[in-house]
Amino acid sequence: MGRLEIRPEEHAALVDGRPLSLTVRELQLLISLSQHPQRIMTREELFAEVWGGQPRDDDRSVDVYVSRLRAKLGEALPGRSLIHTHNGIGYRFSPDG
Amino acid sequence: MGRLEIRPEEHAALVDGRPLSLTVRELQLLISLSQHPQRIMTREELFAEVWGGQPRDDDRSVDVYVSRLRAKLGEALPGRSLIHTHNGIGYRFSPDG
DNA sequence: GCACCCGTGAAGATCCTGTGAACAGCAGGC
DNA sequence: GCCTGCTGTTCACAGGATCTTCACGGGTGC
Repeated sequence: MGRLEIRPEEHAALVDGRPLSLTVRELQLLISLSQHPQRIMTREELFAEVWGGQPRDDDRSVDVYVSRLRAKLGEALPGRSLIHTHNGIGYRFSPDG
Repeated sequence: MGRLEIRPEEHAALVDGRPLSLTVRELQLLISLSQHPQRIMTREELFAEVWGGQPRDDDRSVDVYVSRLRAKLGEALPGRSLIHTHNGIGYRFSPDG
């Protein structure tokens, strides 16, 4: 119960077997984050993995997509916060909330 | 158990594998201190490494951040005092409490 | 006791993040 | 072609977190 499963090869993320309806970018971001659990990833790293290249100085894409991801994950897994903010650095994915 | 690990490249300080939630400055200071274990570092040295440049004559930033660091380390590692004050000089980091 | 030094709470300034909204591009259906 | 719905990108503002500085009280050494 309350279990998140990510299957990059199938372009799918499942919660209790039911697929989340994520957009391509959202899924890419979730995959990137989840492939480095407990590791703090900078915006630059995430941007490079999801968008490719490096972000503009004032780019907020990563933040916007983290926000959207959290919204969808929060709906499917209420009470758990999987993505943690590290102020001034980036984000960290923690499988166990 | 009770083991502190510092990974500058990952912007992280871990206690028993779990990341401490340090701010950027706190982490920088901890890194600076820990990179010279058992060595007494003056406020000027620490300030130069963390803030860059040299402090005003009456600057207390280093003290304030040492205090905050101690508070967070003390929470994660009760009973151990890793940062020692050397009166009139500065601070010293001692990995083994 | 005195002079100096240090620990630390608090306040304001500053910086960073969360997120709604606007807009553009694209694909499909008619 | 035109409309519709979805996605991606960017902007803007509000709220939150951090940084800096001050100020007071306690500590230290003479």
